[in-house]
Amino acid sequence: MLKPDVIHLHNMNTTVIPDALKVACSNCNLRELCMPVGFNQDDMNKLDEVVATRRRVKQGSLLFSNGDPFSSLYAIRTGFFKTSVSAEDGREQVTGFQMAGEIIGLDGIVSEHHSCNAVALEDSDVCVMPFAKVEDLSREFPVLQRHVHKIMSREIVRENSVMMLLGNMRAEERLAAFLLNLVQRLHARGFSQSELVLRMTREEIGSYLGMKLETVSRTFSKFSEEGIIEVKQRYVRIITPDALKKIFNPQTCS
Amino acid sequence: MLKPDVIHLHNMNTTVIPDALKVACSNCNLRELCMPVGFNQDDMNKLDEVVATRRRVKQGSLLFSNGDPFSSLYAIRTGFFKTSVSAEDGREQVTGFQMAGEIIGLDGIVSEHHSCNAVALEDSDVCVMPFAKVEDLSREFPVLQRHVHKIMSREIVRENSVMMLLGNMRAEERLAAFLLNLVQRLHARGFSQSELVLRMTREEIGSYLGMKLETVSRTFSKFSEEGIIEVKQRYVRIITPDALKKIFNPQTCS
DNA sequence: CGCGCTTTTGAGACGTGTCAAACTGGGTGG
DNA sequence: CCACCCAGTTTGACACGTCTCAAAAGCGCG
Repeated sequence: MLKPDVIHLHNMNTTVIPDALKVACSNCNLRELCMPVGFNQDDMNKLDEVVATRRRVKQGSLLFSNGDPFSSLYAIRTGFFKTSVSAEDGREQVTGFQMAGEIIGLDGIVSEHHSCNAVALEDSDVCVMPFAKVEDLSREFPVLQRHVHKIMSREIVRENSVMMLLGNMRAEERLAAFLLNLVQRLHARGFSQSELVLRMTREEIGSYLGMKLETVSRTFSKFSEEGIIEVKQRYVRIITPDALKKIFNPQTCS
Repeated sequence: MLKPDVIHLHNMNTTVIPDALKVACSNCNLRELCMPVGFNQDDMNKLDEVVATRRRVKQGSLLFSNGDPFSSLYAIRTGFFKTSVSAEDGREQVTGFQMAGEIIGLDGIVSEHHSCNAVALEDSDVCVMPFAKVEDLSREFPVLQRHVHKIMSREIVRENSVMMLLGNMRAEERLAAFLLNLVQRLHARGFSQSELVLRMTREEIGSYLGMKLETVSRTFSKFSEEGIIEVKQRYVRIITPDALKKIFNPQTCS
């Protein structure tokens, strides 16, 4: 009953969700996160067309990968992803971690092929938004058009600050910034602003922050010894947020 | 005769160019670089509306800076820019170098304010494209809409590879990649693929590549001693491009 | 319950940063 | 027109942070 005619895409870990299970944007509780505001009900109903299907992605499996033809953007409904690029010699760079309400796949627009990999770090559920449809509706609804532009601009600005992290900051500053960013985003989604469970390994954190997994671990331990955080494997509790902010930004936080 | 009623904006180094000097996109020789292809003449004439004005930016002066209200994108007609972000404590990270035909200002869309600084590294000339007009015409011309999306996506992809550089590569690899990227872009604009004159200082290169100016200088010297390049201050000649490619990517290039 | 992946911790190596000094070249003013 | 000045560059010696290699411990999954 729950899986009547599930169509298999790409691999066994990614399945299309049948119509009966589809949830419209108009009453999705993530709406304010991934959809523009200022629509009346009629508009919203038309906008629901953007989301053609939903797709489940099992932990550890790929939503898309480098070289895949680009067709859609993906809005994360539930779950957690990492995106990464890889050099020809196999070195991998994590370019971001994405959670519910965030959009992935923008990298594919320019060349019609994805240039990065998106891996689910936990069982996830995404809304598939065919980009052709996004563009069609963007022409009809200026507020959607503006929304799409803002999402792309936000990604550019985010990457600018990652460049600042990677180019100018030391290990402690990077990890402090990383933790603060993560809890801030989780808090915006209704989670605690002091506790979190990391969905990624030390190695993935290190790849994102441009440091080795051992250095990530050591820096966690250092913060822990200083009483700034409590760490137990993937679980992290931020005891003194101000201390973290001070490490991240020595200037402002007194 | 050449400056009848020049209006001063922002500061004395940035001037609006009078109508008489305006050059339409339709016969701009950079068209294939910053405008979409596949337009008929009528469309092109309408598209010329995008470029409201042009603006001169003197070497060393700002086109826009962090916090400025966002209103327009800028297409570089002539000249050379750097963009950078700065932390509260004053540390600066160069986020890119832009040359003729490239678009800057995308960072401002998301918050209606610019989040980075754009400085001319030589006397430059940009086309001012009010973003509201870009959006209006994008709704009318799908090919322009697609073009705008591709420009933003391209920037995201570029920043992904900078993250790879900063996160995973050593000084020599970074500088090799930087030089190869620069000559490749210059060559696409009709310049030599082996000679170039750097428009930026060692410090600015270092900021972009996440290394100190002394390390940049030493790495230049090392390449020079190895006979890979010839360096004389800002002038660089690439003697053995393959050696550079091999440094950048140990794997592929035999 | 045990295997394997992840994490932690240690010791030493190495690359890049830091500080300092000398050199170069272009621009400016006498 | 030359000398000076200064920003930018080069080079050296040393310090320091992070990486590398290694081993042990912790935890989750089958």
